Amino acid sequence: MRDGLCPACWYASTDRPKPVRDRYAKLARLEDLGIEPYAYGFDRTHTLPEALGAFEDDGEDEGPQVSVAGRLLSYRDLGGSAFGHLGDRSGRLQAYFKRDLLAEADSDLLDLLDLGDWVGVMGPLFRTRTGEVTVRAERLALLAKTLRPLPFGKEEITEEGERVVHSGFANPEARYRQRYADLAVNPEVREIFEARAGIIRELRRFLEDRGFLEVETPILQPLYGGAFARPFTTYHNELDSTLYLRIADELYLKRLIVGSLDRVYEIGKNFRNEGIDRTHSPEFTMLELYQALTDYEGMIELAESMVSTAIEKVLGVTEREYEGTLIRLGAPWQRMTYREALLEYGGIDPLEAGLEELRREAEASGRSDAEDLPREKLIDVLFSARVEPHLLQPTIVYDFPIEISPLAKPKRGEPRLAERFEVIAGGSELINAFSELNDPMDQWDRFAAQAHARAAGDLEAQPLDEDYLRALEYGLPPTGGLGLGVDRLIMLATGLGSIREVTLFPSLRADEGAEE
RNA sequence: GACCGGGUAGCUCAGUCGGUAGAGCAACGGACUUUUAAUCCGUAGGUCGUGGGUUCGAUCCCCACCCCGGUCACCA
Repeated sequence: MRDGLCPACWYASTDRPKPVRDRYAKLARLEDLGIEPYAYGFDRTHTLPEALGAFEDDGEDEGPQVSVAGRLLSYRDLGGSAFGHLGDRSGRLQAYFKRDLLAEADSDLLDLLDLGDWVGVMGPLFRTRTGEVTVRAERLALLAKTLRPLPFGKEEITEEGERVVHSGFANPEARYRQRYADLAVNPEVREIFEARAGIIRELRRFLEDRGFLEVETPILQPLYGGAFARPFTTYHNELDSTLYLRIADELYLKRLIVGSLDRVYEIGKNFRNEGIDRTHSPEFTMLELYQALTDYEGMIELAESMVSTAIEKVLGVTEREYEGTLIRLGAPWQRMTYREALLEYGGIDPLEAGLEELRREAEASGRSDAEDLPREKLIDVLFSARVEPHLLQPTIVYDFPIEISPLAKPKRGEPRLAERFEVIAGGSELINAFSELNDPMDQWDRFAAQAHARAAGDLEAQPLDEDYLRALEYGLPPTGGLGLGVDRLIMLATGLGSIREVTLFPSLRADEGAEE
């Protein structure tokens, strides 16, 4: 550990890797030259892409004077001169360093630069013999010295114009644990998160345009609800009480509809204390929205429109190859009932199948505890195992069994079903929506059924929320509600098959004692 | 949680039928004033994930554990 009495023992320790020690040695040489390795700022006139754009091909050899900054991504020393590339958030620009043109101090600094260093370069733009727009350095500034080598690969632009990186930074564990290095070195990773931000921005814009109010509801909750999942549990010392990290926003947002905030949405993290895999993260981003005076049909229209609009605005298209299939996210999406889906892909009729048949089928699908599961759970298991993996194109599966939809209104004319739909895309659930149950007595009965299931050992059954029932007694207007898994939407939009790739700092086990 | 694969230099990897390890890139020294995977010459760099065991000897074989990836289970 870091010893406060002897920090030098840490940062200059002789058992650190040689490339690190070399760079610390350069600090001393910089000090001899009177060069401050960590600047306070820099007056930039152009970002790197702006500088590229500022060079006009008007036959003149020389473009405008610019002042640019970035990381040194590459360096080719030719003795009396050198070429290198600077990189910033969204681009790169070549710099040409000619000793004759530099002051002695800047020339000395050039000798002490390393890949990864943040530098500022001032000078005119010009076009090299090979045609690349380049800044000719007249002055050079060190903005931040890199003391640890960034894992740059070597970049090659093939004759076809393809960008190929040799020996890059590819180890997934290292990339996730050191996302800062991943982002610094892999521009395509930065693009993922630019796209992510863009899509979330467009989702917000869409909802704002439709009159939705963005709200924030509690993450620390005395009772959890709104989904079937096991929660994280924590404790508030002063209140002397157990609190749960929310598994969904639902019950709070619907309280707001009761409060006459008739269109609300929230984008935020939910937390579920369950397994981690390609499509599941213990903390993930959810968009939930509720709109008064509409129902699940209204939510279908909204979902199709919102998703295709946001994706189209950010990507320019609504299609993306995902796991080897071209996924078309543009509206309209195909529709089938829950029953049709189970019949077609699972060979099961959820309304007619007997308990024994369902148990047999669930066991055949690898569920070892089928003997202990109630009918509705078996059906749900079979839906997940047999239907979802087949639904690659966005598919609206509607009219769910009422037993697994405790917060949804019964379907008009068919009380065994709920007015609920899910959108399955890329083989996993993207959206869940329903006509919100607004009958307080019915809701009480549904909570009671959940309590029963809980008593029977179902850890995911929802606890009874008396305050929520009180709110319903004040009157929840007819309401449509929808939840969208934002991370999964980003996965589909970027074509990346792992939720970790679209999460800046994905959940990983603590890696204690693994320094260096 | 189960099974499979992996963990070797800063990065990407190879390798040792058991005799304490190599390459490319990065680094360091040198040459080169329009290069772009620059090139050329040279040098250095490793507790082979951790802990045990077997053995004269283990990075390699065995056991346990840790971490990552994949598949399954779990996850409306």
